Amino acid sequence: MLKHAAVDRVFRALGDPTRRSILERISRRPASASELVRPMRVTLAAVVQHLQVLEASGLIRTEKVGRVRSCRVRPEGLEVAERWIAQRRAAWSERFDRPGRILEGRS
Amino acid sequence: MLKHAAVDRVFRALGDPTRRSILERISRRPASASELVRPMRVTLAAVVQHLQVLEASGLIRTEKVGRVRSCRVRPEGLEVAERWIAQRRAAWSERFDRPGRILEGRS
DNA sequence: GGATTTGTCAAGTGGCGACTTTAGTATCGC
DNA sequence: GCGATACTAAAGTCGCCACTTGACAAATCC
Repeated sequence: MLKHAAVDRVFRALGDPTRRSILERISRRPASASELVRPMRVTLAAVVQHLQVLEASGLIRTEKVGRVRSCRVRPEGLEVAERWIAQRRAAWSERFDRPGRILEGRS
Repeated sequence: MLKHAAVDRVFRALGDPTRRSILERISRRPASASELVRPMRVTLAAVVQHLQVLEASGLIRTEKVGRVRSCRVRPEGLEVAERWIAQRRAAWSERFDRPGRILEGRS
């Protein structure tokens, strides 16, 4: 059923380049917050804030062991986005695939 | 190759609920700006601004005929998002599908 | 032609979001 | 224990973004 707010969080999360680059990084392999900062030119604090956004959106999962917080991708998180897109495609193609109905016109 | 800025524009565009509802509406059938305002509780000016964002991101195509600007979905626009997601999935599953390599560790 | 509909343009407002700095807390290595 | 590492929490700054208002332009309708 695709909850409005969930879709919102996911797409908003994906709308930031820093967050996407975090996702790109940890979809290859999990990483800690400080490992993630290294190649970037933002503060650790900024990265942690991004991690919070990503986790709230369901796109990543983090776990603190000892003093290090390790972050890994949550592949199911992307399904929210994928499903929304799939629904748009479905609605769009429905206009053409309907036998016995004319393209234009209502319904 | 998925240009950084293009991905940005698409996901940012999708990150707004009003814009998504515009997309949902016109993926069923094209509509004019004023038709789009009707069910919403924002100004026409706001809707037009959203349309500009959507068009700049490649998600819709608009065409002005007479005094009415009609908006239709541009299905290729979504491919940018789909490809980015697909690449994440690919990178993620690569960690497991690789025969002869151990899960953890570098490379 | 005159009123209405449909959209455009420009400017202003308010809030949120990305980021920083500063200060503090736990954990690890020696 | 001590220093360094790895975060956490709180506060402040700044710019952008969604939205409004108001004035204007151009089709369309009668």
